Amino acid sequence: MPIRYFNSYSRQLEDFVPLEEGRVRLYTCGPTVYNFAHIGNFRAYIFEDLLQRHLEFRSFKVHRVMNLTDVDDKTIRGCRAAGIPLAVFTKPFKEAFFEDLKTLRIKPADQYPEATAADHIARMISMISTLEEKGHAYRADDGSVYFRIRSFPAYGRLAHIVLDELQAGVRVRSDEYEKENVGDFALWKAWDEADGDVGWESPWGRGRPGWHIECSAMATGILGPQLDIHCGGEDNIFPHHEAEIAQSECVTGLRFSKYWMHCKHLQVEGTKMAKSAGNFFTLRDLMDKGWSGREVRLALLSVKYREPLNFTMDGLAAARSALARLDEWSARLTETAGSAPPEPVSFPEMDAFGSALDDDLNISAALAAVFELIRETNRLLDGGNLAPGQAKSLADWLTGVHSVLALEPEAASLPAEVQALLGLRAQARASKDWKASDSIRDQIATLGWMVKDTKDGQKAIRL
RNA sequence: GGCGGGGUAGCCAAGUGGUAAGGCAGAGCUCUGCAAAAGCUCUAUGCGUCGGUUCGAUUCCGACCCUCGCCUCCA
Repeated sequence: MPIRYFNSYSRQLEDFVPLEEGRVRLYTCGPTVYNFAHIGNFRAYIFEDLLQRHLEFRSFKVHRVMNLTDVDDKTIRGCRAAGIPLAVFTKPFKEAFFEDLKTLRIKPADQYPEATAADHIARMISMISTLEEKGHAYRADDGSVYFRIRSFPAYGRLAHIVLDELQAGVRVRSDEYEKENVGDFALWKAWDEADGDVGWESPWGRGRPGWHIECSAMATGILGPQLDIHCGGEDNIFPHHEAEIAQSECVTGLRFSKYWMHCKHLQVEGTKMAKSAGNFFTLRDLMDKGWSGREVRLALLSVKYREPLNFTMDGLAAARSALARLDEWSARLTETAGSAPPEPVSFPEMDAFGSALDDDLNISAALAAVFELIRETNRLLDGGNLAPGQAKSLADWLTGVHSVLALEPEAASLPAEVQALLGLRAQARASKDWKASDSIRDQIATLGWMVKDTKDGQKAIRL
């Protein structure tokens, strides 16, 4: 069965066929580094991570680029308020972002271009010049350069917006009278006092790039004029991605991206996430509450990207329990397998996992396949009906699954102190000294490990 | 107002024109010195409401209700 993804552009499921066989050029819109990213941002990044890992699972070579927007209204406002240079203001947020990605086990992109890098600014200026030459851009009275949306007939096709129906919304500044059309967007913003010392010289004077041109310049600059897949959150569809298409295609004359994939927003406890509602979380907020990156990852991963996700504390707790079940199974397989060589096993769920993902990243169905297999093979293990070699094969399969899900347990080595106490406890138990046994168990618990007595002896698990 | 998602068991959530995956929670059982953990088993005559099409609809069509998102720099 071919891989199918839902293309936002056609609004249909389409077979995935990259421009170049076996290779995928993937561009994903990254964060604006004026603050710590919140879990809504991370839902998008985890979806993109799943996409990349799934493609790699299916043997594609993925070249992924994620941009960092480190100059815009908010970053400028932030650095001005703090009275520090822009780069100094954004640096800690960039660092925090990369830490968070690591915590959530999001595979690093191949490149993280920054909007303020000199070569990217140069490319943006060059693209804007080309647009101006071709009549797609014009300079307004305020010195800014705008994209003329009337010059690109396909404008609105991605978002399915009809130009004539575009009305001035509440967020359109009514004083932007210098634009030809209310929908024209800034390619280059002329410097004004609020920008402080943020600005670059250009053919249009000092100023800074518009948001949309950043992505067009960095995407085409690094990946070439045509991308296979461009991703982002659903809110990016309009105007951001619509603008990117217009700018890029007017410069290159080629279709910008073959596929567009957008993930839905999440809600928190059933309502829109908002600071004012008190249900706004950064990853750090959740870590402070004692949740692990792996738990947050599963909670954000477990719902299909095209469905709204209801993020709840119950959901995190459910993720924690589900992971415990998964870990237990994994440990059981490893133990049963011993050093046996793999032996063929065949369960329909093993293929179902990948097939579910092939079907537009149906993660819920993929996880269901994993858990069905867990129950089925646990039954066999309970009855002693799973050969070591078969367990080995299943463990190998699970390794492949984790190359996509990245939910394997943290490697935790047993501290020598706990190891020693376990030895003492084993002796106490051999002589049926239950009091000593229980007391040592409590002692081990204070070190953060839980002792389980199984038919095969003691086992310590990280609390 | 325009465009587009959702509404499936206590919670989260797949899915299909032929009679409901999976996870969590709950109950029972097994194992066990006790405990904990774990494992197994069970749990929706029902899929927002009302109509229609059909031998048969949760799945298709229509209307309505609720909810969420976008409508010019928010993932």
